[in-house]
Amino acid sequence: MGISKIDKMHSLSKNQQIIFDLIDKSPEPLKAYTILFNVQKKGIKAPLQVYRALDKLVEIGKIHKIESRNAFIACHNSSCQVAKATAFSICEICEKVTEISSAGLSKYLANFKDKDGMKYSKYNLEFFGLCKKCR
Amino acid sequence: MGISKIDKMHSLSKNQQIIFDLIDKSPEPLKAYTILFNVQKKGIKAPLQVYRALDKLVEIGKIHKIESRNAFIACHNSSCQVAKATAFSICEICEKVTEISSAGLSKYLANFKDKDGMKYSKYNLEFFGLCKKCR
DNA sequence: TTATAAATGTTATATTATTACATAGTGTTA
DNA sequence: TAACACTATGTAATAATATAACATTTATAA
Repeated sequence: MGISKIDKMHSLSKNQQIIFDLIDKSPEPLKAYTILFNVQKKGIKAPLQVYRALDKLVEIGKIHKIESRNAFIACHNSSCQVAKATAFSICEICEKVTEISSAGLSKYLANFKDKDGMKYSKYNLEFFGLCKKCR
Repeated sequence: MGISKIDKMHSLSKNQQIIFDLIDKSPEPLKAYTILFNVQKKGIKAPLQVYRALDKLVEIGKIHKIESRNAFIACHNSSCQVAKATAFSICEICEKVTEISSAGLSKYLANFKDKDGMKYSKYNLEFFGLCKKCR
């Protein structure tokens, strides 16, 4: 039995795998040039190689970009299902970032309509505050 | 009768006023270097002068940063009340950005608690989709 | 008025991201 | 398998975004 289409869709190329592994192991969001520095020993030498892999990984939902921090975190929300509906909490002291998985929240936002009755195909929500440790 | 304390709090310095006026008149979010280019005739010559004014304007809620676009928009939500609770819709084709003012949404998010029962002091939400024109 | 905080001016530099072009691998299908 | 389309890679250069460091000036409040 071969590789199913759905598996293929999620199979990563060499550079994508290297960069995903690094992000996935990291306890904190990683910035592009931090990633670059850390994968140079694996042969990835140029920013563009990193950004291309990051773009793809974001596109397929394996990672998310924390927009307010220009940093990337692995998806921990039933892997890849929510690339288009992301929510995070960010501690303003220690910078700890956690992906929020709340059925209520995602339902509320997925169904949110603006004044014109318009629904949206995608959203990103970033909450800020102090984490347990920092309070 | 002098300037009241609350007015003072919202009074802008020269550079802040120049930059706020530009952003406020603009129908679309402006990027820092677009702003710089447009205020050079008014004597603001360096990026840092722009960024300092932007930081302050964001802090006092006169403008908001659209994080996913690195661009700035004037607050149109009962001026400055919601610096810490922002929501926008962004058209992925024409890049039109609109500040969302929905009592329901802001109430829901202000009261949102995560799994640990934690509430947050601040949030930013960006919705993506196609605006009326672009559909 | 004098101390304090806020804002400004200026140069240099750090950080984040893309353009442009050439090459190589992968999957599909005729 | 050959031809094609598509995805990914490699490399150099550069564009776009943002901050550090230091000197000076202006505004505010005690």
